[in-house]
Amino acid sequence: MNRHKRQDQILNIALKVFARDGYKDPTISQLVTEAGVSRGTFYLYFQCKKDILDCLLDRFLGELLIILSRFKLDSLAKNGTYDASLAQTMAHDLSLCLAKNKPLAKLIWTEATTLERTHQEKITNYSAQYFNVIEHQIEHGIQTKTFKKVDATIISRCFIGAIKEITLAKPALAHETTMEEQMSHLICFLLDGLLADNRHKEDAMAAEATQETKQQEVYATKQLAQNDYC
Amino acid sequence: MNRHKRQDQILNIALKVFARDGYKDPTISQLVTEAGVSRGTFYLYFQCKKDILDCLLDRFLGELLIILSRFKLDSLAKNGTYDASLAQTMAHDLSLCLAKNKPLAKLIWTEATTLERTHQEKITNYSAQYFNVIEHQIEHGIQTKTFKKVDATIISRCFIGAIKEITLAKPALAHETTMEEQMSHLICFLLDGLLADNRHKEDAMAAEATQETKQQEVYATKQLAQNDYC
Amino acid sequence: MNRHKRQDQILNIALKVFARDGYKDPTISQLVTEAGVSRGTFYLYFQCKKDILDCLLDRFLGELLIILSRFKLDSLAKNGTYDASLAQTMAHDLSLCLAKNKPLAKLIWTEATTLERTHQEKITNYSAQYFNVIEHQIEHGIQTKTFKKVDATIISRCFIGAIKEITLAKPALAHETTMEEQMSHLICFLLDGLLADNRHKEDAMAAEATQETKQQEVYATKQLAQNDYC
Amino acid sequence: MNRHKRQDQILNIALKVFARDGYKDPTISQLVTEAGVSRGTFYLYFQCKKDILDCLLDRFLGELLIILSRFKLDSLAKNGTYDASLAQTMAHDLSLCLAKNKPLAKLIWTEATTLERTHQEKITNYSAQYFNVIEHQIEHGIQTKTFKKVDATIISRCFIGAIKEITLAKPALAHETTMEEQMSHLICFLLDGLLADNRHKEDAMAAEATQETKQQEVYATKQLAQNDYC
DNA sequence: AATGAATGAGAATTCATTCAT
DNA sequence: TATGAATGAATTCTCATTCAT
Repeated sequence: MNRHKRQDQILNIALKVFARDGYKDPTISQLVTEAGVSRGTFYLYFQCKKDILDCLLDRFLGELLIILSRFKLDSLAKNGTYDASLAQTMAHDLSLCLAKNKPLAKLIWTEATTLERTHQEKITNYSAQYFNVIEHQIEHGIQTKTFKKVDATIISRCFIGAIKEITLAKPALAHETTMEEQMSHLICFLLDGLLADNRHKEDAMAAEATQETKQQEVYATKQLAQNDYC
Repeated sequence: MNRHKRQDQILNIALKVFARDGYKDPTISQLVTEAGVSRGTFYLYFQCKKDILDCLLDRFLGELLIILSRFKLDSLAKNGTYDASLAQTMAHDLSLCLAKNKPLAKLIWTEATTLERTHQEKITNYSAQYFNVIEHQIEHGIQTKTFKKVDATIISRCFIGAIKEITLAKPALAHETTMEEQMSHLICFLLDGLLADNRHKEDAMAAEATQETKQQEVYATKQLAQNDYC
Repeated sequence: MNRHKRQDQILNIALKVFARDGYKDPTISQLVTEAGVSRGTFYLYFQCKKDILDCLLDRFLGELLIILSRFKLDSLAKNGTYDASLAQTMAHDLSLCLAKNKPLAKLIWTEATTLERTHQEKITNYSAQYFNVIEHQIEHGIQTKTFKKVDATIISRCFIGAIKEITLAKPALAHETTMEEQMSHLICFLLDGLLADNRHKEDAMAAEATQETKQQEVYATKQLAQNDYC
Repeated sequence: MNRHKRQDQILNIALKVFARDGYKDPTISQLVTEAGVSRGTFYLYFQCKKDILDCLLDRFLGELLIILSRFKLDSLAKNGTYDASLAQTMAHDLSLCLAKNKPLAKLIWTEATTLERTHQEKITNYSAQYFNVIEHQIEHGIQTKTFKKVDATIISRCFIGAIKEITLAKPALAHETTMEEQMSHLICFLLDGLLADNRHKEDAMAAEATQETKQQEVYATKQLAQNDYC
């Protein structure tokens, strides 16, 4: 078996095991037993345990960033409404990526602080980019008057936080909504919230003076810094 | 030093250490070194490491449930708008509780899967209640036509997910928004999103027929099951 | 409470606990809890754990030696038979002592090697005396032609070993023989065995020549050394 | 070194150490130090300390049972005498087994109560069989009038107790009797005791009436229950 | 390339004993 | 006298990693 295939074999088993038992608990012993190779062989392909997770993370985090970068929340909305079919495409891509990598996503989001420092840094760096991507799109929407005035930092966190929560939710057996449908619903709801004020601009002229003031008062908060908890 | 004070001393140090290094990694040795007592002393007050976290969890999880139960998102909104000062009170209580217990919150939300089964169950039980509380409030708002028709399960997750994300965000030094302000902004944004359609009911009569249909099409998804990932 | 009474109180509880759980396992903690005194108090009356057992051993081992010294196996037998009522008295005394101290006896005989060196030496010294006492009585019986020619060392071990075995036997519920009856039976059996040949001396004259030769051949073994396994 | 040899190496060292210092006291550390392997290596071959003793016990207890089962005390004796050479064969087998396993025998008989429950049960089960084997042989001898009427339970204990005592005796340097010779002497003495009355049946006809009555009076005790102290 | 025996640092936990009150 | 909080040495067991074959 050539070097690359052997490495992949171990990697896939490791993902399966990490998904099932988390990253910290499984021992190298279990890993190699399930992979059907010897301890020694493992160390021929990986320097140490954290090496494996490193490989797996690289696979997933990059993919997710690409999808989020394609979001274009701002150009998705025009004249007080938004392109529902485009929103659904986004939901589709996102769900696909997250469903495929759910074990890893779960591992990253619920075991974050127990990982090695290098893993944490990798995750943190990507996370920062996710937030930035969403944040910039919202900010741009605000500048083009597509979106109402909100704190883009906070609302970007709301987006990401909601996506995480939906992804991690363990569906009960009786439940028949697909993750894609859920994502679609979520994105539409949030987009709708971003648009709201603009949608009825013309008939809301009078009200706006007081309304927007209150809004600004309530919403306007200063720039949020990079979150780096994971 | 009497029994109670010593126990508290160890408990507080443990919280500090867990907050900094997570729950899994720190050893009893580190814990007691920081607390300035001997290893033996630790075992006079706690049966094992998990005992400490048990104590800390009990302190926090109940408090958070009480605050969320007081939310009354539905009765907060009336006639297409909402009571901003009441929203701010909520944001205040929530931030207070979360800010005070931030280390623990972080631990629970980013180390969930590595904790002992008993901890996980405790957290899971509380989490389910958090979702239910919010979900029921949204559902009630929908029934009373205060809120537009959304999938309460999904949007409750959005609420909780966003709150988690805001809580976990590590503020950079340059950032000067308080967590309270951020929570307030978030709650207003989400409430606004929930109200949106009703707000302009009278002038949107005509549009509504098509609009609401679309909304239902996009949003209406089946009941989401209890999430129990943590 | 005066010094002596307090010491006795602890001693009696300790015996109860040792009897139930052995000597090694029970901790000072359990001991003082059951005795209803504090850890500190314990150390006012005993230097350490082994001190207690030392006291208990002194009580028992001496008593047993006195009883065995009174045995007079040799003078008990005369003219080819033995004084059954005297044998029964012996059995009575022995049973009384052993029954009273059964927990301690059990502890000594089934936990001997796990005790401290000082305990072991104490027990060994007494054991040696037990053997000597019996051995000398048998030897004297042989010299006075009361007993047949046997290896006194070996047969003394047989006596002691049998007594131990009977003492340690855990009586089942259905069993109704008292330890005294058992001891009596045992002593009579062994005495009978020691007498046997002499009993029928006159009518066995002819047979004896060959018989005794065989006996000597088979039985006669050299002096057994002190056994000191406990 | 291959798996089996290494395991044997540790096992043999453990037996040596247990023989010298008992089972409870020696730590895994001492064990592995004497075996010249690391602590970790120990745990490659045994799950825990008790595993070793388990292995050793299995080796010994079964062997001893086989030897005792071969005893046939009853058929060994005929017409008021017994087959001395056969008795010597028994003594030989028994001594061989006990001498070889003396350390283990000592451990079992003087540390019984401090062993793990599983060990105790194993030993108890075998012990019960030892007693039964001897008891049945004696009972059969009584039924065939080969032996006089004794309480087979008590006398079986006497046999076993005596054998234990002989085995455990630590020979002093000056002593030159082999364990085999001692066992032989013991067995002959006890057999002789069991036969006694029958041997001179013909010339003791008259005396027998009173004699046997006394005997029954003195000896006859009710059935002894299984002893299970070890 | 592959193996798996060996390692040993490091973790949790126990408990006899001390000592300030 | 009496207390009981505090100690820390000692023990068992785990597991990532190495290395001779």
